[in-house]
Amino acid sequence: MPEMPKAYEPGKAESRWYSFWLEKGYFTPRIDPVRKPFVIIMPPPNVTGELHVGHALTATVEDIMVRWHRMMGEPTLWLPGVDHAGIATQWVVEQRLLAEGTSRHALGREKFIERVWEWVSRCRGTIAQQHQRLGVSCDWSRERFTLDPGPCRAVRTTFVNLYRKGLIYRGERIINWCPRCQTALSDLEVQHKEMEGRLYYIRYPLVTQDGGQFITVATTRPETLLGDTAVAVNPGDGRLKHLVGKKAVLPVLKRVIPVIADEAVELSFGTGAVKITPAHDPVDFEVSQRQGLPLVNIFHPDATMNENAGPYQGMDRFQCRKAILADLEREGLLVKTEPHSHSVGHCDRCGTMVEPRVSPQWFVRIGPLAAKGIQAVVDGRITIVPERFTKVYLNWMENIRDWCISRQLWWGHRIPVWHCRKCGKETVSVDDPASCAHCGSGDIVQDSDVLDTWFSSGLWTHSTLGWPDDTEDMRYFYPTTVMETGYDILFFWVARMIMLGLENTGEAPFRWVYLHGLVRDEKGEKMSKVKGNVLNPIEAIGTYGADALRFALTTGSTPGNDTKISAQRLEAGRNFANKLWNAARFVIMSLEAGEVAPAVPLPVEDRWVISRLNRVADRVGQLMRDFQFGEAERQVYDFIWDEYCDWYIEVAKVRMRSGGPPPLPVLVRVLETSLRLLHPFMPFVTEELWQRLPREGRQPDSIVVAPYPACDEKELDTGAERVMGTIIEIVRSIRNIRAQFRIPLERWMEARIYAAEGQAELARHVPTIETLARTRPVSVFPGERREAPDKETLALVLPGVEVLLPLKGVVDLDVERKRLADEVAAAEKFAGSIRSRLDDDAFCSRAPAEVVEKEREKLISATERLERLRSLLAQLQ
RNA sequence: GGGCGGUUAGCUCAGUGGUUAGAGCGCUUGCUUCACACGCAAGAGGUCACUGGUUCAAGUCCAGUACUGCCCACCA
Repeated sequence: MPEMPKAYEPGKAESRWYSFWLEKGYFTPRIDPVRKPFVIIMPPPNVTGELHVGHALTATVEDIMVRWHRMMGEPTLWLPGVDHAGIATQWVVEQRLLAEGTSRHALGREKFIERVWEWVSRCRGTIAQQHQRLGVSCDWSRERFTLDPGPCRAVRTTFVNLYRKGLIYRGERIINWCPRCQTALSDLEVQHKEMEGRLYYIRYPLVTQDGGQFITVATTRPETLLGDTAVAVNPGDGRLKHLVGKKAVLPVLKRVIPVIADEAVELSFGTGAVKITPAHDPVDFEVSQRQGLPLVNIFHPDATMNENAGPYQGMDRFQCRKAILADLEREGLLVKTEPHSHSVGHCDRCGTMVEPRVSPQWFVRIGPLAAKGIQAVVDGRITIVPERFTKVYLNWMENIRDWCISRQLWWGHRIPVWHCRKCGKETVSVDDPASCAHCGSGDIVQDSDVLDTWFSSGLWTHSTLGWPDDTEDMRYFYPTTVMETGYDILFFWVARMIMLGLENTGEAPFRWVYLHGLVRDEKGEKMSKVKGNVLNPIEAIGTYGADALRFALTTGSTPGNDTKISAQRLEAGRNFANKLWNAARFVIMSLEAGEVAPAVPLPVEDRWVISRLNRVADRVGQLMRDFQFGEAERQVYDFIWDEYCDWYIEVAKVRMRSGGPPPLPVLVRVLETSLRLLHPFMPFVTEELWQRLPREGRQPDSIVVAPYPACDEKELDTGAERVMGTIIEIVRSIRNIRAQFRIPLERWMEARIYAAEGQAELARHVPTIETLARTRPVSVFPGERREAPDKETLALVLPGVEVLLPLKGVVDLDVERKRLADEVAAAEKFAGSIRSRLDDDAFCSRAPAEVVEKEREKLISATERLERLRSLLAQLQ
């Protein structure tokens, strides 16, 4: 074993042990038909660049679960992968082409796709490498990419099945269109932003015999009037309903359009009359469907005005608005404008203002799928953690609308539909067809659109395991156990996995959905490259170590809540790893010199630390089962630092120096168990230290596959906990006095301890108390205090114990009386509150017996201590 | 417009009905004590946002209020 430096050096340990784990193949589960596996399919990061700290959180939380289950002996599969991320990746590569002074159109579809593949292969490598730096224990032998042949076939199979069931259709519908990306977007891919705009009141002349009459509409988008095909009023509008059936003249274009009645019009907004632009507004589109109105598309795909825009043809939509407003003003048709704030859709990916537009697209008829997805959660086949997201999920599913799945992109899964040039019909097929299925013509051409990225992601739980084939993986690992991801993609991804998983396999794709929060900066703001507040996980690992990053991301956080990360938290993680390192260093160095025969019988502090260890193991197990990983981690932290390091090691030192019973076997045993408890959270430092500890021959050769500690009830020892508690109290109180009276460490104090019970145990700990409290000599007497305090002696009243400290020249009787009087007052208040509770019949009769009993015991000890405090105070008068 | 969070120590956050509310960081004081100054010891610091209710018992459950953040929604 190499030397142990004073500080833990994470870098070396991390690369060494990760390679070791890979070599040993621990992350590849062995299929064992008699055992139920634990399975997580990793949310595939997009191949758009490097991992960010959100990925690090995802990976850490999943690794905690996976390592825990693996240590519990379950066949554990964590399957990694990456997502082709159609629009996002295409955008990234387009930006790079732009920087090179070229474009995808200049390259052409085929060359462009080649360029994206080049980018992807580099990116995949980076992502895998970065995941490994974090210590993820996933099965790299099963890594998948959404465009791998298997997943591709899953996509096509799903499409074909849904198509044959009538659940996929193509139609001319209004969709969100990004003029920059030049593709349709689903409703989810549109970001709504509240914007300060204006409401324009425009007069449309009515066609009447005498002329000079108008109907005034209010609109935020005057330029779209070029596409108007009606003006609508509410059928119940007394002010305006006499106009229904009349004709209006569209300004500028002079097109004559009808005035119609439709329920969609609000009475209280604007003028009560609405211009209807069916091709460019979702509500207007629905009105047009109801009323049989024609559609007029006024935009090119890039949102410049097309031939239907008459004089404005060629302008972009913003120029057009200005021009139209000027023209309306000149014609006296612009009545007024007023400020108006409303929300405007923007492309989730590139931020361009979305243009609603009617165009032919492919849709999933989602209703029947959603109904099953709702049922699976309602009847408990799937449980969402934290629970509050259940309602969010159900609410969204209940109001879901058909999903537009076609994208006018080049990068992605081509839609498996071939159009026949001869008969015009569609051939839908998993394998590329040679001829039209209807007329047999060879003159067929594949649909040029690709599928929404989330269509393939939605199959991820089973496409990664071999579906649609009946593979061994599929049979054994499906359905999976936990889907762990951020709450921000509950709709995008989780809901669709549930629907498509149920549809394809008939089973819920996972038992649990665990949602984590977002990682924010120290000010609580979302991290973004623009703001420059991103924390690069790899840099953080370089500075603080992977375990420190994992600690900072997960400790003290709760499911579904956002977490903040800062240098301070990273430091806390690093400090903890270092603390553990040094505790182990002490144990290991002691082993080199020390004796390893166990003490018989075990001294009280040994039984105490073992008892506490078991309690922590018990509590941690419960918390892990409840997905409370942050709290579980904190429990282990507290035990190691406060109880093991600050007390047990210190007591052990005393024993080693004074030749007391050898503490080494317990020292080693508790450390070894603590390392196993901590391993899922901080895998590297625990493995590094575990490997350095002596092990009996039959243990596994890595902590990765060592058993996770469980509570052994036989080792719980409340008696030892009580005695050790008293010792800790005595030492603390004496140290307190020393600090309070500024007694230098060089000056030793005598201590006389009177113990009403447990005197024999305390007497055995005289050397411990002497060393830890810097007191000498310490004598322990049985029973009540038999000496009166004076101005030379200070008395401490503890539960069941009194400590007398002869302190010549430091005790000020007035100060001492005041101190005691304060203590008496506090003790009276405390005892009083318990007594009044016990005097309450309602409490005694209604509270559970053990709670009442606990209160009685508390009252007895509180009263007893109060009396001793009072008598002490009396003796000082 | 609807929904969901948050409000606990100076800061960032835990706290899963049981009564003297915790941690990390920061602060004060004292320590280079032979595992660790990335440390040790001692301490200060909280009407748990507010109002009402349920309960023997409320930081914890319920209702409302205020502030704050987020999500959803066809706000011409």
